[in-house]
Amino acid sequence: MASRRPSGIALPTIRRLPMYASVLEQTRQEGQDHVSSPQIASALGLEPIQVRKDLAAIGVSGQPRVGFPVAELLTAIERFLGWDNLSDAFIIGAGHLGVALAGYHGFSRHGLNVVALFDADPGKVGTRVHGKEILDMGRFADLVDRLHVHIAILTVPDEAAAEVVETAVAAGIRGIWNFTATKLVAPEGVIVERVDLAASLAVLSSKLADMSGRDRGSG
Amino acid sequence: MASRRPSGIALPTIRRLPMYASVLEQTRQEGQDHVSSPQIASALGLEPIQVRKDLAAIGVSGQPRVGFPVAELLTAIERFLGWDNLSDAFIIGAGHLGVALAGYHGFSRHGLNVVALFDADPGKVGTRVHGKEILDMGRFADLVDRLHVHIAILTVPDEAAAEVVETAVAAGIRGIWNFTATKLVAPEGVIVERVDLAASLAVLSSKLADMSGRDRGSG
DNA sequence: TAGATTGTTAATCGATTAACAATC
DNA sequence: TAGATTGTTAATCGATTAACAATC
Repeated sequence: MASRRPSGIALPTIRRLPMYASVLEQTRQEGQDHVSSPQIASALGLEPIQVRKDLAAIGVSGQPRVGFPVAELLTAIERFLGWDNLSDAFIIGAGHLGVALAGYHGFSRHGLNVVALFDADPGKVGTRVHGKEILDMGRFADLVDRLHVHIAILTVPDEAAAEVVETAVAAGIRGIWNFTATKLVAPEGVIVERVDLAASLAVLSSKLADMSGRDRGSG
Repeated sequence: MASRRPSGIALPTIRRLPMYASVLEQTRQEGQDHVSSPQIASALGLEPIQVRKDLAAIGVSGQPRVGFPVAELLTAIERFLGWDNLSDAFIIGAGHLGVALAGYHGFSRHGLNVVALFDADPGKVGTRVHGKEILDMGRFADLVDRLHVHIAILTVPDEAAAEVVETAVAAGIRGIWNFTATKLVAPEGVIVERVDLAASLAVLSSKLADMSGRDRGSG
């Protein structure tokens, strides 16, 4: 049903790329100019063969006995993930989560530049957090257009999510990073990527329950 | 390498359970007492057969022509995910993200009760956020023991993560919900579940790049 | 050279999807 | 009854892992 990945790289591989980048930065800092797949694998708890497959996918090859060139690999990953040039983004929803994300400096190293926050609450509008202005949601469409922003980070209350998405899409937003608990519907051509806390918590709870003997307490 | 899931339910299924719960709550609110797999599937953009497989996994069966019993299904999912009895948790790191999570009321519906926050910054210790106290990290081990808390939510700066995990594990924490960008090492028997924002952002960026023609701009 | 590591080709594994008889 | 839906059994699909020749 989902169309084949145009980039030809599998999503599981793409999700692992930031981990490789992190290990490679460490490696570089240690002054190593090459690193082997067993080294990377052990640092991340993966199998060497999986590392080799992933690195092959982004088009960097290694040398037998020597490993992979650290700098070249890092550049290739950063380039692939778009970390080498910043994309502007608006945060919609200046609640605690929105403010937290606005203050996260790590995003700039990941190609994301938060330009401003938007909120519907007049009490918040006009104030600043982390040096960024909180603007009235009424001005969103205009500013998306004038500043050519393509990415929205959604941190509004769940009930507001559906309506806000409509506004965002109508304004020309092409990618939505969805932090709400709501499954969003978006038209063809608009990418929605969700950070699903409930799913993550479900995995944690389930593993904990398995660990301590699921349901031991009751019955 | 990973041991077989003791609960016998595949992780992808577990990750979808909260979505089913959400749809079922809606359905119940609409007064329907049964719901079919095609109904659920269309609400979530899944295939009916996948819904049936998932629901079979948690042990609820439906009726041909009628569908699945909404209330029973909801109860089964909530029970499986532990939403029916609260587990206490400590948040470690009272920065913006920690405070944001402390203020998220949805967790209580997901079986998680945030008892308090911990921070190493004396300027924060003693204050309250969302009605919850911020305590000195020095008191962590003692309070884990006295209050029998088993879950820690990790929202410290990345550099601090490794050390804090050691402290937490030594104190008796059994499950860590890791919001840092750090891959954590924990001993056998301690569950670490990571909310990997970098991976999620990588997927969004990559899909956006595919959409607009990867690398069209340069070269 | 000897031997560690790469990269290719094949095998395995697990999840998703399809087909269809059973059922109400 | 007619027909929508379930649940089982089989097929497909994609990702991970294994085996091993090639290489430096």
